[in-house]
Amino acid sequence: MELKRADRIAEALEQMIVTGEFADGERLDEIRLAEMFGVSRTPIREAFQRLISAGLVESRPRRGVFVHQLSPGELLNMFEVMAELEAICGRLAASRIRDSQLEQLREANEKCRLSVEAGDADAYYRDNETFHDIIYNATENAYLVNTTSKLHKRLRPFRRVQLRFRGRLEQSMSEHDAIVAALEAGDGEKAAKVLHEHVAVQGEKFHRLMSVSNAAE
Amino acid sequence: MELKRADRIAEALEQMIVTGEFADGERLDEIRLAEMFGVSRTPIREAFQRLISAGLVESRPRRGVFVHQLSPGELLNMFEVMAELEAICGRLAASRIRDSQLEQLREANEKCRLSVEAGDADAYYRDNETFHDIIYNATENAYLVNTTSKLHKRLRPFRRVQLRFRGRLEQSMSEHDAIVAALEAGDGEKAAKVLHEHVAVQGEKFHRLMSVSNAAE
DNA sequence: AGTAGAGTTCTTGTATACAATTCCACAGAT
DNA sequence: ATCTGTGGAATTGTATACAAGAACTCTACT
Repeated sequence: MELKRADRIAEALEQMIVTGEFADGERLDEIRLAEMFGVSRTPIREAFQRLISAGLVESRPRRGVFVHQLSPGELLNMFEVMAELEAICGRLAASRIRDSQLEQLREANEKCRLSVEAGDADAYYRDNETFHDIIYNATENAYLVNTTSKLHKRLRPFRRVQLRFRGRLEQSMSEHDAIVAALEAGDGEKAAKVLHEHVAVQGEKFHRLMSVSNAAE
Repeated sequence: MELKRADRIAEALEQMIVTGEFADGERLDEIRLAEMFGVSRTPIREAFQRLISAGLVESRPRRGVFVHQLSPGELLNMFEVMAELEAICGRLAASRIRDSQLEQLREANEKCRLSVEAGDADAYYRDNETFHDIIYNATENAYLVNTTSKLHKRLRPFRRVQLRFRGRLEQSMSEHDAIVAALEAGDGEKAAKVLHEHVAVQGEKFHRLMSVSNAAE
């Protein structure tokens, strides 16, 4: 399945929006972007549709599309939903996970541990993603995997920040151990509880960070 | 916010797909549809993007878009997620719902009761939607409301079928009463449990119906 | 000076023209 | 008879041309 031109453009624009290259409410100029990417307006407009459905921009008819940067309130909402989704995944995974997946999970967790011991936040970040992906997939519910992964991806840039809190890596690691234990024991409620906490604390840390930096301005 | 031509076309196509006017895997012919709607290919292609992101069709590059009818397995997955989302809404709503919203909820519930007593499944269906919408909104989490509403809408055609089971209306009604009671008491866990069951049973009934009708073919 | 209004300019939405790739049929070879 | 390859037809993807609506400016009037 090859990519279309419009796909690459959509990805590029998404990256630019997420990295804050555009301010909130800024209008995306079709002609300017078309020149920038060396294409006509058509692929640009197609890419816009993608961004609209991803919630990264808003379209006002006959006005144009405007970037929509997430407000602290929206982020809090999304982290709240993320925590619930992770909890659901944990509950379902506990009763459906296969031995082979449990093995993969333990491996991923050990990789995380090594990254923590090395103090490598970036590596931990990557290994942490595979850890959670394994749990998602263990739910045997493709729709849930898709929903959860999409939100996970959207929150990625904000999740990253809070890993820099002092001691957060170690705390996160011990939560991981509790998650693995709950899944091994087939204890869905426990897995749900720990995973919920695991994500909710990220949202809280992030929110704290936001209010501090806002207050500083 | 006026509608574009492409918006109306997307809605029309969505309706046609949902009502089974197109078979699973059927290719949507841009030119034929353009003629049918009396427009050029451009708005059709724009509408396609909408359908793609809604998961109603799949795009294979340089091949076209193909309708994706939900399989029983996918529906089961979606009902499972729907049950969880409703449970979350219930849990959050229990601690956040305002008195005015509780009052609206009781009103909506009484309307449901009247519809049941009148044996009017269609009216019940509508009143049931407002009942659930009130709960969604009581979560004070716009992102959750959006997510839940979208899935609710997608499952609408399938939800409707199972209301025709004998005694389902009355059972559904007594579940509603339990939900209202839990929310009045501020008991989040109870509300979550009842709502989860309320939706899960719909999925089961629907699934039973599907396997029966499949076996009959 | 400020505001309302008309005309111009700019931008979006749609149609059409063109390019590039895939599909299909038919012919020839093994 | 089946398979492979080539050529044409059809279809998607992209560019450009055109239409319609929004924003802006400049003027005239209170």
